[in-house]
Amino acid sequence: MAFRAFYALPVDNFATDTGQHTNAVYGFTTMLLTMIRQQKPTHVVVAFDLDTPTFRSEEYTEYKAGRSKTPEEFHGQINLIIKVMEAMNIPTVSVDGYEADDIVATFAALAEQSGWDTRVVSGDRDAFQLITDRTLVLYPKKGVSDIPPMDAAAIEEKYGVRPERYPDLAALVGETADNLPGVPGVGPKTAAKWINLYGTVEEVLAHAEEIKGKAGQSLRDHAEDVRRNRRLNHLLRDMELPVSLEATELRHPDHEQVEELFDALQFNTVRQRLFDTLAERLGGEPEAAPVEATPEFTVLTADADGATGLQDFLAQHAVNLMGVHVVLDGPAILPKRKIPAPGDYGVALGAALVAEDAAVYVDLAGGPGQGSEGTQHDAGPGPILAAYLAEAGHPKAVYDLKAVAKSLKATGHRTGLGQDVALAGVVDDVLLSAYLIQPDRRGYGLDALVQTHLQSTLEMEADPTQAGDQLELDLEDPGSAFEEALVQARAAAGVRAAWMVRRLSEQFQPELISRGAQQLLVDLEVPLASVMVDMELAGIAVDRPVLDGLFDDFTERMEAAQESAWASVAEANGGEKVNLGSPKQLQTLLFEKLDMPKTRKTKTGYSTDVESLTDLLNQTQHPFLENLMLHRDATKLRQTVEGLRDTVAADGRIHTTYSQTAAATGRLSSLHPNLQNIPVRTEAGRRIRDVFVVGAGYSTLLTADYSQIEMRIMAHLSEDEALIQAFRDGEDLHRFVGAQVFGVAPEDVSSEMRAKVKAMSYGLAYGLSSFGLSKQLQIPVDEARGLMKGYFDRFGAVRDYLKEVVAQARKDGYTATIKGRRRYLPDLNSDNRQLRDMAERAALNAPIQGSAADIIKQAMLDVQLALDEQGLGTRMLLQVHDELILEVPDGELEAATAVLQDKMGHAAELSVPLDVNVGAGRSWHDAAH
DNA sequence: CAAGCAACGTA
DNA sequence: CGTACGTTGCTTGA
Repeated sequence: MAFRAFYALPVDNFATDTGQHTNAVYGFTTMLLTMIRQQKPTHVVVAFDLDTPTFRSEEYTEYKAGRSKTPEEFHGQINLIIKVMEAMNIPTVSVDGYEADDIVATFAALAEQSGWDTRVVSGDRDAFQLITDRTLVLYPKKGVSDIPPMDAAAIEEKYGVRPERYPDLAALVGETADNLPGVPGVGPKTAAKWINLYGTVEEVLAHAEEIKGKAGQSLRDHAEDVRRNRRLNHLLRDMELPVSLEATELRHPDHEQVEELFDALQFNTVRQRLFDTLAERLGGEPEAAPVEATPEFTVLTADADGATGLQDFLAQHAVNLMGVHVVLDGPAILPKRKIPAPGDYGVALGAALVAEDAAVYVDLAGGPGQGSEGTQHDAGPGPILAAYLAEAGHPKAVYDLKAVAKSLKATGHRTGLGQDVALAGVVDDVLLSAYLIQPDRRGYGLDALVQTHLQSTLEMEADPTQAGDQLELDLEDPGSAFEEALVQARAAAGVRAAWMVRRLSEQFQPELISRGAQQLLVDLEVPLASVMVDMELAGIAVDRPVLDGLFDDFTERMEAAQESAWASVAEANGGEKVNLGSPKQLQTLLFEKLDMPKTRKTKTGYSTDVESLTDLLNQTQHPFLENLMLHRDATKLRQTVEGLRDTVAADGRIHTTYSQTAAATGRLSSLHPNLQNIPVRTEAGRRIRDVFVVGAGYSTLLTADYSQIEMRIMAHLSEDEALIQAFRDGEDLHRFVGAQVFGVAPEDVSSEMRAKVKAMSYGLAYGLSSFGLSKQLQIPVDEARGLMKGYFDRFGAVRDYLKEVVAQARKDGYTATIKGRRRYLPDLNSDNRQLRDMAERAALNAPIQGSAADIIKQAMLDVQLALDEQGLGTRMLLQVHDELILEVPDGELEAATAVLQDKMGHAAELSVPLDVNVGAGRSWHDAAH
């Protein structure tokens, strides 16, 4: 059926963007769903052939020989179908030495014995022998959409024999698909006549002498072929099966698994059909998984009564691992806005503490008499809780330390916890440990982690909306009852979260230890989260008037370019004003109306990116292209400026949020706004860097960046003597490499040679091909190949290292950085070439980019520590992968510079020095120059 | 109206 | 047919 689907659906229309073809998967899945909808089965099982020899091929080596090779595009699709079946909870069966048809036949026999009705869906006519009153065969006529049920009458009408005699007929006629030649000159009509005359094929052979003419002679000549055919087309009906009939009962699908798999397959419509079909068959929603119990808990209010309770609880449990969940009244209740404005940090409403078998919830917000205006709490659990949270000796597991610490710090005065709420003793942040274990997930929401790692749910109610309805009803009640219900609901949710956090931590710890990532968590990522809290809260000052001026300037440029662009095609376009931001309208204009040569193909047409436009400009000299590119530049800059303007907080500063779990290599990423992609390469772009300025109370910005850190890591990891020596001698790396590759003296390396070598050196760390290098440098492929050969001839250890890193990753399944940060790359063993190649390039890059990330993260910790120890007021503001930006008060420039040089320069022990450039200035732009 | 796509900024 | 990201506006399709 998978093959049928493969040939029925155009393979080109079904592929993921990684190049995995999916037409057979799609066809098979939709066919199965149609069957379930039409036939309404109670039980479903799917059988697969294996690639291994069967008893049929053992007996007859020519069995199924001469079949054309499985098409490349079919590869991997069977495995995907099996995954779909797993996600649907439909058992799949294959048995070594047997064919899928034998398995199906045996199931049909078992079902028959149990008095069940059965439908066999098969593209193999041999299945007709299974037909009885209770068992019908669904045999596809055309593709997989037209599959009429065949009963005994249908077989008789079509072939002229009863279904149980069909294999006799097939034995006489032969089966081309199985490479089973029949009796020459005997077709279905003759065969049916004989069978109806004599009974079985054996009887026909026994009476062979009686049959006259050419056909009779032919039968006698090929009697052995016929007997063999009959033996081979007989389906086994008494196999030992690994799955019982009862176990094939149709069940609800594994929702998560289906979502994940169909995301990967990029099936979007079929997903809903699947859920609908199964819900329709099985009636309503899947029975909710038994919701795991959460320990009983006490709600402690923020008064003296609560203090005793908390003290008792802590006396008993504080020394053991505690799941701590601070319930934040955060962005969730803000008006529907994607990005919480700076200052909207969630207010801590309460804290749930869960020990092994006991739990408390400390209410920090509500409670009678406290009011909800955010007034200060009196002494009560406040100081006790604060002391517990700040005690480094009391081990805690939390979720998202950065968010919690940030909120406590920003809003501490409203929680009754005092101005300075420290959170210490955090031995695990399950957000971070989940990331270290699986750095390439999409989301790390606590609910998702509970789902994947604990196979449970965070939500206690089967239907989360019900809890809300309940509360709304209570709104009718007098205030205090409502408040109480609210606190109870919050407490229950908080305790459950804290419980899950604790369980996740218990599960993650051994895993981290076994892969040697414990240090990475405790000594690097967790402390880094606290450092980032201060960076995010600090933000960076911007010169608002200059920012506004830039916006106006870029707007003018944009409008001017737009007018010129429109004017330059007014004739060709009949005065129509194309939307210059619409690739689709641009395509119509460029390739249809102006009939320009076609560029690179994209999914939706022809590319209009800068590279393509530059090519077109060289070929056509059309002024529109120039104006279009000017417009692109101006709008991009304008957008960047606008985005920055929108995020300036009331304090006149921009507070980015770093994500510590976004990049699979270990890097940070920056959000809302992204301050890691502020322009720098063009003059206009650098003007934007000039609006990031030193803030009030500070005298200068200071930037420090690593020079060529990735190449240094490459030198270290590859142990290439020549490269290492170059770095030790403090050579201009690209000049040095250029001299080696081109065989000239370093001073004779032209700027052109240097540029080529620089592109190549960096490209190598990303898995650049000679094709890619030739395109990038606009040189012939042969020349690019020559360059690379020259490089590897001189730096052989680099080549060996790059080879080795992929080989090792293929063996281990993962790559590792200098600090042991792993990235798993299962696609290294994919049989899809595109996926495999992508995984190989990722394997080349991950140790290098990831080690650089390790190093700067370590440097950030060391810098912070040194600043603290020296009592300096200098503070870190931003990190841009290999660069730190700090703000320095009067009189600290020298000391801060020394700290950066020292701590960044010694963040790792490599076989080459880490070179750090430091600069100071009033703006980011000035500091970097 | 959300999701996908093309485009483009950084290291 | 070099890696890693985030944001944007337009288009598409549910």
